[in-house]
Amino acid sequence: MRENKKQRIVCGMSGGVDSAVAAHLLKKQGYDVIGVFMKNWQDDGKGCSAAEDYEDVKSVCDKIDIPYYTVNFEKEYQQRVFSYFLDEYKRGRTPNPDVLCNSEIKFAAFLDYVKKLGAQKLATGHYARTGADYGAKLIKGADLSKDQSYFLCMLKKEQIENAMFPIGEMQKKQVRDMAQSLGLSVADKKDSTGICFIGERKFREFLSGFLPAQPGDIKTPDGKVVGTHQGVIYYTLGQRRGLNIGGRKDGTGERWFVVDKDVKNNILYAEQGETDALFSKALLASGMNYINERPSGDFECSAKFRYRQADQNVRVCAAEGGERIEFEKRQRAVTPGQYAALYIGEECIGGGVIDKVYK
RNA sequence: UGGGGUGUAGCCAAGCGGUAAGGCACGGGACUUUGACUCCCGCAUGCGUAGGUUCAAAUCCUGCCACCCCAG
Repeated sequence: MRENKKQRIVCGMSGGVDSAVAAHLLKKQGYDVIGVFMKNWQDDGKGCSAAEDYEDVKSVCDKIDIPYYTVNFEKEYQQRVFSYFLDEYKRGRTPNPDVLCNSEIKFAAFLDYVKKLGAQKLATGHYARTGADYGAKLIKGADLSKDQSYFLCMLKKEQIENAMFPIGEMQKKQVRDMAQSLGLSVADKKDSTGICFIGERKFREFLSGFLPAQPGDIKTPDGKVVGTHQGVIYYTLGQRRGLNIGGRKDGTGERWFVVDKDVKNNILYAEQGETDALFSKALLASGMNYINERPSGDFECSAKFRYRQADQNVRVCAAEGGERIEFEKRQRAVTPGQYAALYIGEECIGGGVIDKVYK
């Protein structure tokens, strides 16, 4: 029997290397660690099956000798993430379900469950840092090429205070090496991609199963019809593939990209080459979240408009309906529905939903 | 049925007697916890069709077919 004075920590286990090593580190540090696997999506046999991931979780937990459970938040995921996801697509926007999944499921419904298990904190395998030297701040992962703070930018201070990111100081390679030396079966498992809990899908096909749409014209901004789309909502700004526009006599031979969407009239606008229409100079963010205090007045900081993007210098100004974020350099394909995460140095100070984009 | 022009992969398009460039699209892969972008690889035993000339033809010659333009 171990002394039960040890702090209890629940580690969210996905079946991947990162959470496996995170759990091991906690165990090694002397915590009373419990591994919990979340099942949030009823898969149809297509994407990678949750069953296989759970097998990996069992294998890992047995190996590092911690108890494990599984919980099901399908209903919550459906109500708090997926329905919003579909609503946004209906509006012609491009939502980011994974950011929402963190603030609404992992660090909300799941965190509540974790507390009920008598755990002090919830640990995950995110490449991010908090606690200890950082206090209630969200700091980028030490491995900047894997930094996942972007996905956590909408967490509230209370959520951050209840989080632990054990591998946040590590490089991805170190994580894999450690998994290897521990003899974990998932040491070489490929990183998962695609929507969290749902997995990689042929996107248009996947979406059309929930949101049928009608084909329509693809036009140039000046009104010339250059092709046919399968439904404007299936495309996102800056997208190239799937347009099916081949060489034309009046073309330049360059690639075509989506530059605008008109959901009401079912028209997709595309232009050839990296034109001005793809770039914007500012955006309006709504539903702003500041993990701690918002810097006062207008302020300068850096931002990311998508995961793994290099920091971009911006100026944040209070505006009607949210914050107006002006870019130092024009940005390519900033898209409504996505998130703008704000940073000051290594610290992610918060974020907001991109509501409007100014060209 | 008078004159002229054009027919090369799904599309655009090089080639002009020496054994099928390139781009776009598409497919696959890499990258990636959203959607995208990007990168890499693949993609015409055959050049409207049937013959002929030649050691050798998409390239020259002839017939036929199709489409386009101008004359009607």
